[in-house]
Amino acid sequence: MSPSAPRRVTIVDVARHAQVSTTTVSKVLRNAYGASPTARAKVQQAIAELGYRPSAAARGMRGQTYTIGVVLPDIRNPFFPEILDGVTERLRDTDYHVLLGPGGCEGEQAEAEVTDAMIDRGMDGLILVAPMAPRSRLDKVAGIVPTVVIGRHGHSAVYDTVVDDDITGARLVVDHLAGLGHSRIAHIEHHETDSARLAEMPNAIRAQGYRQAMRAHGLEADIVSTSYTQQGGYDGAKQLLARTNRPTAIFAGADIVAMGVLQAVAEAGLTVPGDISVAGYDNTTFAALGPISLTSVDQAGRQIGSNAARLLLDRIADRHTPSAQIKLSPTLIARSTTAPPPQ
Amino acid sequence: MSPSAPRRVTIVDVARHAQVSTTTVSKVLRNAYGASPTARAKVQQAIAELGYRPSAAARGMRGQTYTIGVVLPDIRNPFFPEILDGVTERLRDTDYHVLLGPGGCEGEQAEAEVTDAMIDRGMDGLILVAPMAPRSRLDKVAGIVPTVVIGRHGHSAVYDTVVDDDITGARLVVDHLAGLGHSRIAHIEHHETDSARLAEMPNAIRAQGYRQAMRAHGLEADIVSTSYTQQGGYDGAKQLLARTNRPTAIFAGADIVAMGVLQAVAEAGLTVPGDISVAGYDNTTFAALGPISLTSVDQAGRQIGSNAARLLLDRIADRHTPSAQIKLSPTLIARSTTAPPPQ
DNA sequence: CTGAAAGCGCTAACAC
DNA sequence: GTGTTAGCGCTTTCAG
Repeated sequence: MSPSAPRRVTIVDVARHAQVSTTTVSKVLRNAYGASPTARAKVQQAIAELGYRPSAAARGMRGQTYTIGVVLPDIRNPFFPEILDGVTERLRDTDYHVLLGPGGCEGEQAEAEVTDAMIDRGMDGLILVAPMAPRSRLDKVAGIVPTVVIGRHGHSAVYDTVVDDDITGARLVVDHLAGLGHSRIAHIEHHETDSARLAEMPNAIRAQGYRQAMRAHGLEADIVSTSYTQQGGYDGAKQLLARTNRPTAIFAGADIVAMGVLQAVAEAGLTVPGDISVAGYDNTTFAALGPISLTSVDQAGRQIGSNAARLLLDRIADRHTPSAQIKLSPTLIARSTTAPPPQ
Repeated sequence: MSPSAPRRVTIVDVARHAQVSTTTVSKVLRNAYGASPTARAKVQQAIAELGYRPSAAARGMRGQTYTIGVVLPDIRNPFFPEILDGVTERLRDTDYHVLLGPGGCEGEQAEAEVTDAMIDRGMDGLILVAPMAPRSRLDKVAGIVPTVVIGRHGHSAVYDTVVDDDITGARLVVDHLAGLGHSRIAHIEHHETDSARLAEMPNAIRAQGYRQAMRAHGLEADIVSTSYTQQGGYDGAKQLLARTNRPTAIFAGADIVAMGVLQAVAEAGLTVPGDISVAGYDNTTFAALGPISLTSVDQAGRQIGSNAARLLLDRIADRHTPSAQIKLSPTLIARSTTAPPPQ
């Protein structure tokens, strides 16, 4: 290849090659009204022959970049790829492309930087997955660029939301475990410091659903607050297992947390589900792995993603669409980490 | 918030507010030579007061976007986030931001689309992780934008590479197993159809390393070709276990493959490592999980990523830097899926 | 239905 | 050391 890149093919080259004006080329590119079939065909051919590709930067200066930004909180959580699949699938036959922010789960600050970077880069729309930003910040972002927020309960006039019914999800787990005969069912939650987020974050809602369900069964809630990470699950389980009257079942707020729990249980010389039952949340790919086979709550990540993408496209098409909230129902996938408690 | 976004603050606003020219503002933004400390301070203050953020689109039209694109083959493989961490860490204190392509592991076609989308969006540099594109394609991409390729063996004059020494990695596993007393050590590889890729893809190199190491120990190689997926591991193990004289150890070419192997072994009513030892490759997060505890080869993903980012920055600074190849040494992490063979 | 031309926000010559 | 200005490639009025 030549050492210095050859000049990019531009719309002008295409116009000249097709013997039409740049306006016509632009119209063809955007499927806009006002180009004759003949002109359209000539342009298509010129584009193919020259291998023309529109510059997103130039387009961005006039408004659209045909790019959707997705901000994930933590690439390691295997639940998020599911959402992403739903998004890309829904966007497949459109002119839009998806770009991901590296998330990095390094807190609000990092999340804000990534979001800003995406705005600076002219994203046509943003999908924020379980963001930790405060409401005011979300409203501000949504005021700048069409936004769909996944996983935050609570309504907004400026952005759409897609959430899983975490109250129901938590209840499914408690019902399942109680149905197996457990009464000492503990829950490991992600510790929430911010009181404003308390009402919106999925982790908080799950804990709330757990409490409600335990009460409904006449059982006493037992919550350990750590974080939605493997380490958090490990630490939480250590605490629970050290109790004199330890629980017979642990409901981890996320599969990744359950992984840490399983590890702590194994280290304690206990067996699952013989000595203790463990359930997760998210039904991630590794929940299904043979040697793990974790009972979990399935959130239908693909559908979450595909709904979010759909809402976003609507909002991009018309920014004044009234905001929508979609709530999806989870299902329980019982596998082999849950069983009746030991006698 | 106002329903329609307020006009963005531009460099002109900053210049007016700071009582300087746009040139000066631009220079300050780029830390370029030729702005007095006084002017610099005034501009900094104006930027802060107005909340100015440069438009990447406009910058893109003049060359730089301060954006690095990373193309991952499969977001689900927990090895890749490690690489990403290394990249972002190395880029932390620069003006660059990282954006990820959604990969989608849907083959060469999808990979090409993502790469093209990134080029169209004016990425300043690209990091391609274990791409499946043919050499000609990689050369072409690298001819357009500075590129670093991770995981492909084989040199190129136009792009830099960072690879793990897969020959050594495979040898470590064979040495370990042979040292435990195994002699019937089988390997499950990812079947490679393309002869051109055969010499470059990590899977092929691992198989080659396995063969060499077996020969060195005076043992006979026994390879099953499936794919680097859980299903591939499951199928491969099924074949191996059906043999009359079945292997006492299986070296899976990737951790995800080992997961399938463990499942097949469990289904066959055999125990690990009592009846059969299993080793993986990549030392992914789930290899360390308590209930799995898989012996695996650690590739030092962070360092791979950080080296790739460094090379890329060098290449962006000077496109005519001679290309570099960095090879990192893997280490073996022995866990509880490997033990001496049954008597 | 088509074309000419203005201008999006920024950078980099070039003049002062 | 600082300011003026010409584009980068595209979209979008506005005339024809």
